[in-house]
Amino acid sequence: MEILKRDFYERNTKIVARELLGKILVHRLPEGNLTGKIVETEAYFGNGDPASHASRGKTPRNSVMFGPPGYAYVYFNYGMHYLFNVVTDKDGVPGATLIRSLEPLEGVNFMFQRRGVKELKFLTNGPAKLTQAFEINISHNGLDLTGEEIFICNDETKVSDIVSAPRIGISTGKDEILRFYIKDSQFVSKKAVDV
DNA sequence: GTACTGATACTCT
DNA sequence: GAGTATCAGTACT
Repeated sequence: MEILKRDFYERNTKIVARELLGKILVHRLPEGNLTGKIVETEAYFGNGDPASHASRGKTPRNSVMFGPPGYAYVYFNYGMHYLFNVVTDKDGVPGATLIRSLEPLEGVNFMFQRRGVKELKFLTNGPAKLTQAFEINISHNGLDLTGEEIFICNDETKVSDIVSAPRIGISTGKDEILRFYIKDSQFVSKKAVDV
């Protein structure tokens, strides 16, 4: 396994979102490592993407999206949930990939403890769930993902079928196909209706 | 099995 | 002061 370098992230958001599928997210904690395979992502741009926080220009909240790639953009919303994004594209170009769901690998017991659910498939099958399970919060906003604490690794296993679908949970900009997930995974938050 | 609703606090207008 | 890239629980079919 190899940690993804900055140049992986420094590409078009849509490409990065698609290629992040099957990669391994790692969070190092004193209690042990938490790891999970990325099975669902969504791409968010800046200009021309009404659903993106960056569409209305740069603000203190979303400034990370405008910065260099390979950093964490953690955003708090709905009064109780954190969402974990990976900043993509070049420095100065707004873009981020929302990690929507993971397949838990290491540290499952810790995640059960954090989440208080009984079934494995409910641990991380949603963007706010995985941040809770992985102990990610606003203090990780702007963290370097090529560093030591939180990072993403390449995995040898091949990704099977990748499905593209409209994004979820937003009120505008639904028409574009910017969500990607692994077809066979049990951990995808919501699958598209049959085409 | 699906559908609806309330909880909650932070950010931008 | 309104809106939000959500979740979990309840009430139905």
